[in-house]
Amino acid sequence: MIRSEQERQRIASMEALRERGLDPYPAAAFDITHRTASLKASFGEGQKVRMAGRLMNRRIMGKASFGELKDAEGVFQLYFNRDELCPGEDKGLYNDVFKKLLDRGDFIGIEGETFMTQVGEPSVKVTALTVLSKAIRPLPSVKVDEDGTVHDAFNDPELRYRMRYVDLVVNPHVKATFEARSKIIKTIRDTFDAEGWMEVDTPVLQSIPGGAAARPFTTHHNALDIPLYLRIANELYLKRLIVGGFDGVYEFSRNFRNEGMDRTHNPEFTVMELYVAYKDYHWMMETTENLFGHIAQAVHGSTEVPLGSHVINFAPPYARVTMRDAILEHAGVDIDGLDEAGLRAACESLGIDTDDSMGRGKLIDELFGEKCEHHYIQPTFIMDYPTDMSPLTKAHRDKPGYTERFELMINGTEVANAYSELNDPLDQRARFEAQLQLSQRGDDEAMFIDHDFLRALEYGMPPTSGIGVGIDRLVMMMTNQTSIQEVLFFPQMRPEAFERSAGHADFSALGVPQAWEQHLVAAGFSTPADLMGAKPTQVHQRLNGYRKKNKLDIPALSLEEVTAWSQNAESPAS
RNA sequence: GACCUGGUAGCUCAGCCGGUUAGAGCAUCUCACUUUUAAUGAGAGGGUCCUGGGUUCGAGUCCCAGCCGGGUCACCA
Repeated sequence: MIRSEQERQRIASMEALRERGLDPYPAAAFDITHRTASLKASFGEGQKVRMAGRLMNRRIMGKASFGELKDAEGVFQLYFNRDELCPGEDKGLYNDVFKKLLDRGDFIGIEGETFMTQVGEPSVKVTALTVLSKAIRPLPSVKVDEDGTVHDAFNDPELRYRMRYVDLVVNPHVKATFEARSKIIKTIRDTFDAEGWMEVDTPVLQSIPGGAAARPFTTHHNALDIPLYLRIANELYLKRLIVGGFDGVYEFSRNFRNEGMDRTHNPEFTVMELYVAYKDYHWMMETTENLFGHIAQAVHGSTEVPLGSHVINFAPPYARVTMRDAILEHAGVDIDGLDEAGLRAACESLGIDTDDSMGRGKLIDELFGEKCEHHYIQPTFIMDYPTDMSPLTKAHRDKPGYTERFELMINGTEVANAYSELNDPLDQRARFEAQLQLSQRGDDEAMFIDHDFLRALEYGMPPTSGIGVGIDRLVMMMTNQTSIQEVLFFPQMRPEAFERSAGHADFSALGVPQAWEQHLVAAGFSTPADLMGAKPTQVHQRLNGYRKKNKLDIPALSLEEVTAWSQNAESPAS
């Protein structure tokens, strides 16, 4: 493969370390006594410490040097003094290993003693140095000046997402976002566990992709010879567990939907679903607002969270607005008195495109999405959705045509979706059949019928309230990010095209000398076919040009040799 | 899927109306330097200008196609 100049230098340094008897990748554990940030927090002079991390940002000044040790917590300044690091006659560890053979980004282990420099920077005077892992590629050289301005930031989104490991090393704010994500999930888990609800695992591979309406990813099980789908939701499985007798179950469910990708959608995403028996959606609203208040406190130490140009106040209680009132207020339409034709006319008059596959529920959803959704910046529960857009939700206790469902809107986006769960098995069967009709009408996202789920309901499910919280979107809101890619370690990307190098035998079969094989790919001939596709004179010139440019210490090729390769290809040696 | 926009050194970016050997800062290498912190001073090396065609005496620059991103919109219970 093609190595940059800096990479070649680092590989040479690695080999030089070996020649000195220093293993650049030692196997032994390196036990530490301190980490950077906590040492800084409890700093006192004269402490003996053993630490490990990446060597960053070296400043060499002759017989003394400064550098930074970067570990999982942060950075801490190291002071290397030639005569303290090498008290004897041999100054090689400082002059050669530290100054010449180590590079920015290498992992080292050090022993030393804490002290304060003249300018007041807590530091460790290093008395022993161990190479722990040599880095072959140079990290981007991000620097921050006195004013906090970042110079040469590593900020190309493509490179950052494709090489998140580099992003995390050089961009502390990126690391902080993912630490917040972890804290959010832990807060939810701790809160639910304290209530006695049980974390469960349900199938990711499902033969019926139920619980939501979306296009699934399809795969195939060879032994059973059946199609299987990656789950689009886990809802129906958690309800089966409520039937089975658990009072409260929850799961952080990685869901997969084979749809578009953008700032708020990734093909795989995480939803936390919770189901609690003997509760209704009013109870769930209180539970949700209390939970979100706790999460904001855990992440920010406050219920006020900055988000773009707004400050979101997560302190309960949140406003509760019915779907009907929301549309009445922002679109001036009273959905109560309108049938499907009336709604379609109302949508058209407001400039909302409709088509014949849209039923009453879908039309109301369009009205809300177009005219209302973006108004709800502060956390707001939108309640009581029409029956035909909520096939898994219990009918409203006193409003015919509506269900006991709410969505939590924050910053104009849906963050959670919850119901008083439908537990009437005959009603559920009728709702599924209505979905089937929608699907026949052309709505390709209407739900499949899950007969085993219906059977479970027929055995009896207690009244239950359930919620799904979009964890990725919640993390975006809690960390002031506008893109889902910023809260996923490895967002989906089109696969990167790496140059495929041919196997060793492929080129040698043509009679290419061993010394040349490793250079063919670098010179632009990835495969034997590439080599044969070019004229021998062209190959000859390109390879010898490459040899000269890279000062290769191997004999130049003659045109006869190169011509012979093509002949070998045409009539392979027996 | 449509439109807009970008791809030049390890990183961040300049590069004019198409014209000599493609530049800068940081990073790297060499030398100097024992409390610096965007260390400093002197010098050097480093390029498939995303790929492939085309126009031209001449293309990083113009045109076409493609690849890979980003943005806006559409789609998305």
